[in-house]
Amino acid sequence: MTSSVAEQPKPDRYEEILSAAAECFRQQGFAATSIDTVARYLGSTKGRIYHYFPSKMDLFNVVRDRGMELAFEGVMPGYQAKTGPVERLALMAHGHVVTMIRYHAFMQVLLDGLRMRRYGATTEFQREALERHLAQRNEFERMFREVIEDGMGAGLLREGEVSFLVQSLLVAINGPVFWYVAREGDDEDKYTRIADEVVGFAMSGFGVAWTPEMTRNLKTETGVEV
Amino acid sequence: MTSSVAEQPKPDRYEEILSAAAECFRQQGFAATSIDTVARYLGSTKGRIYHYFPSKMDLFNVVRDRGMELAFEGVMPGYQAKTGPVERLALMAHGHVVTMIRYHAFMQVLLDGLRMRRYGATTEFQREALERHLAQRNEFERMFREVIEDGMGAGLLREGEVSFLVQSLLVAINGPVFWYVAREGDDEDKYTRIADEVVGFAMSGFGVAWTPEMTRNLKTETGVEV
DNA sequence: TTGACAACATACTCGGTAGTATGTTTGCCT
DNA sequence: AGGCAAACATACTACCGAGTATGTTGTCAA
Repeated sequence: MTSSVAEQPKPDRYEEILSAAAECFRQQGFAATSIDTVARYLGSTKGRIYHYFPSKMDLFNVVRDRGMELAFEGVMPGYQAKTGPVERLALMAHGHVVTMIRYHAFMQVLLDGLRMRRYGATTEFQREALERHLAQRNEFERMFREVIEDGMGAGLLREGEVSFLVQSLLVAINGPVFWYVAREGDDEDKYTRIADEVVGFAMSGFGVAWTPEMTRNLKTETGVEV
Repeated sequence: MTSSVAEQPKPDRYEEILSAAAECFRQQGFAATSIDTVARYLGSTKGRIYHYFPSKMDLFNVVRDRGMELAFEGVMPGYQAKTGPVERLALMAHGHVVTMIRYHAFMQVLLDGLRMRRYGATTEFQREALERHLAQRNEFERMFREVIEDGMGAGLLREGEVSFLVQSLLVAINGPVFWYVAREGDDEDKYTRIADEVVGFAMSGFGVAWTPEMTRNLKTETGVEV
């Protein structure tokens, strides 16, 4: 290693740019955001950004990739928990809502990007990235669908047209991305309380009465950390 | 009147352009859609569009205005129905879902536009339009909140943090705009079935078991047409 | 001390786009 | 028949923004 102080003045430009881009894309959308916009946000010029990212599209894709990673990290603990389908569903939903709020910018950009499917992706590279994201989105949906079908099969969840119910659940737990606005003093505790409320609504939508305490107990039992 | 055939070749260019714009804005978003794009979609040139609309922003605003009108039309019958809060809520939700699917393009553009609040609206005209839309959105939310609070006060709806519950309900019934994709042969009947399912989920989220038949009966009783 | 390279900033190119200015056609009125 | 205006199309301008080419500075290694 070079020196102990050498690690301090290295603010990881790459991550810095990534976060700035996520915030700009979130505020104005992909098309309306110029590279210069992101540069201004950083207090720098285009040179810096193009030094780390080959193109605007590439930068966008990396933001979305990061968003996808975070989304999966949010639901995985619940998905892999060794309990019943109802409990797993609640844990997955709760983890997802917290993720949506905590990584607000990345998640909003991610959802925005998924709606770009109709956008005529010109180059084959773009198309490849698009296909990959859609495949991951489908896998994400599949995980929820699987747990929900398990629950219905066991008679624990309200019956209904599964495809529509899955979508309704997903938009509900994606919801905070659309309506949550960061307030001064909002901390992880606040995130949890919002998640409790949203999960309560979503689980109730499946005919299950679910309380915040049940989430809390489950987390200590199964060792799932937020 | 001039002649009987004279009404045939007057396809109401204004409405034609409006629908085309809604569809283009929906597919690519406001920023990524050029006036030439809309013109190509119409099989014409910019000349036509600028003959009817002074600017791109104005065209966008008219699309959003129309979307707002349709949204209010969708929920008003339920809101004004002379029944209990639970029934009114169900009718409002049902009407809204059907509206979201039926006027898919307009509604998606509307929701997109509402997220542009952070976008630095340059001219005072734009800002005025923006404020107007936000006010209408708030009024829309208020109507739902009012009915929900009525229902909770009467002990008919599950208790909870109202603000979060309202938002959760709204994203759920807005949901189809995000996940519904038009299929060959989808008709009003299909719309109704989707709405039944979504409303079932949403009402269940408030702890109310709600069936499609209840919606059907209510509509004949109160004379609410779809 | 002198390359050499990372890490940018600056200056430029070039295609796309909003908006405008100016034809051109087609009824319609008189 | 001739004028006029609606309803466009065409041609043009001015600017913005993605990407590139080139300049500048600091740092480290030999």
